[in-house]
Amino acid sequence: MSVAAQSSGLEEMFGEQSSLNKSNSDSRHDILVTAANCFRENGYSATSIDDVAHALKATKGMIYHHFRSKADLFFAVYRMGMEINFRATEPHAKGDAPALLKLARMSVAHSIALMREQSFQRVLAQGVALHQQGSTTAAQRETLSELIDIRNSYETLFRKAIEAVAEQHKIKLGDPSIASKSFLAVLNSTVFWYSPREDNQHAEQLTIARELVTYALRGIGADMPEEALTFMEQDNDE
Amino acid sequence: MSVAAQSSGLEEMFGEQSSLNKSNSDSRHDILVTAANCFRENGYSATSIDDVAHALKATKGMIYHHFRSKADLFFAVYRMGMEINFRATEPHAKGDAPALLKLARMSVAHSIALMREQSFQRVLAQGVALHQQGSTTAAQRETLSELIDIRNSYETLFRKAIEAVAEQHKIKLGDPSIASKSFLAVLNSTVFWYSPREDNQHAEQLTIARELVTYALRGIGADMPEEALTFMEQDNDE
DNA sequence: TTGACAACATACTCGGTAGTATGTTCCTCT
DNA sequence: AGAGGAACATACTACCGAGTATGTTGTCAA
Repeated sequence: MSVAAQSSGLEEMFGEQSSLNKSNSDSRHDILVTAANCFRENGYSATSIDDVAHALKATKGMIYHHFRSKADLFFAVYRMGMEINFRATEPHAKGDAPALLKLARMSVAHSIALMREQSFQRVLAQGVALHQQGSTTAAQRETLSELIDIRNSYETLFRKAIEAVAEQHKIKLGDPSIASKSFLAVLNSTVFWYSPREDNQHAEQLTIARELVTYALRGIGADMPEEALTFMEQDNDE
Repeated sequence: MSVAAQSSGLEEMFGEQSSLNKSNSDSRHDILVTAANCFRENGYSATSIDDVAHALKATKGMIYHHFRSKADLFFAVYRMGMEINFRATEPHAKGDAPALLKLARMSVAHSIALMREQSFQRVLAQGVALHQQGSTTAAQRETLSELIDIRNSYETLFRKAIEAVAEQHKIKLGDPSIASKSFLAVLNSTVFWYSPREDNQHAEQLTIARELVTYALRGIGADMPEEALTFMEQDNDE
């Protein structure tokens, strides 16, 4: 991981034991990954705890040992999804690159993280849906609101970047809120139609990301800076 | 309804007794509307037939008298959602207006229909999700595939229009498939964040539609033709 | 008048599921 | 060594919800 610990406020947001930190508790992490897949494939309420347990070749008791309730498990998966996004995007938002290049890099990173971690991203969408419904208990409702806040602050990251570009390039945006929502809608659209092919995933994902970001940027009246793609080459995990 | 019966292939697609045809069976129509709301608020699997019945101030038996199963009900709602979209959009696709104006009008009409009939549109999104999962029986799977086909043919309507614009205005699209997916993603994004205000819905919706279509068109490198908005003024139901 | 059928309402079955209560195993610390 | 607890597995409860079976009411036709 190239952009490791630069103390960027992520710890405050997600707590000491990051979900990405596999060291402390392997099985908790395994549950999260498996649950994310189940939620993606069947949706929250159509997924039973037993389903997750079975996919893990474990039992219900094991899951309830790590999570208080099904909702709790869902929230944890949601958190991890958001954390993935932040870790991918935030470093680019903090650099001192020109506004347009910054936005483009954020977008590419976001787009690729989205395709790499499909399961978690789909859970995020369900989280919003769950929030619009009524979640049962008061505590759950509070937790959900907190999660939505995290999501909103993520969107704000993009909106700020977009407005910076608009200002610097003297573009008028109409309603900046709608512009940024459209912008993210384009980047997020892969959730609905992309599924990874075996062949050359990384190359394919880069191509798609390039197209999407080009489109999204043109939507706000800016042109894709080609340097935005060069940074992606080094950090391949596994 | 200004663009009534011009025999545009809709009858073949949705059968003789259109879901929009309230004459024959009022209660069936009522069920569809209520079910759409329930599905929107709680999602498919979290909505029970009893929920729908209760919202209708009727009983479970009444619903099962009109629909064989919960899945059947869902499919019917889905169909009606698609029909709403087709009826709103297809007339504009058939005119002999210039390509860009045609696309713009289709987009505005689609966008506004989306905001007016929120409940049904959210069901459409769930339909795609359900399709990606495994639906239980073979018959259901077949029906779902058929519905997805309808949806695809709707998307094709837009893709054709987009490609026509690209050709006529000598725009190069990169991957046309991704471009049209992004295009629709922008138009459809309201599903996730728009909820109607009491005040002046129609004006508000027009404003939003205008912003969205402007963004979407710029994404493919085209400019919003202002005449595209003028047609919307007459046909206000109720 | 009656009988047949549509349009529901009521009452019930039965499988699935969240959550709990209670083992069992193993590891660690003293 | 053994006491205690973490990390599970097993067994059970209680409820909910889809689907069904059967009752009731109105209506229309012969």
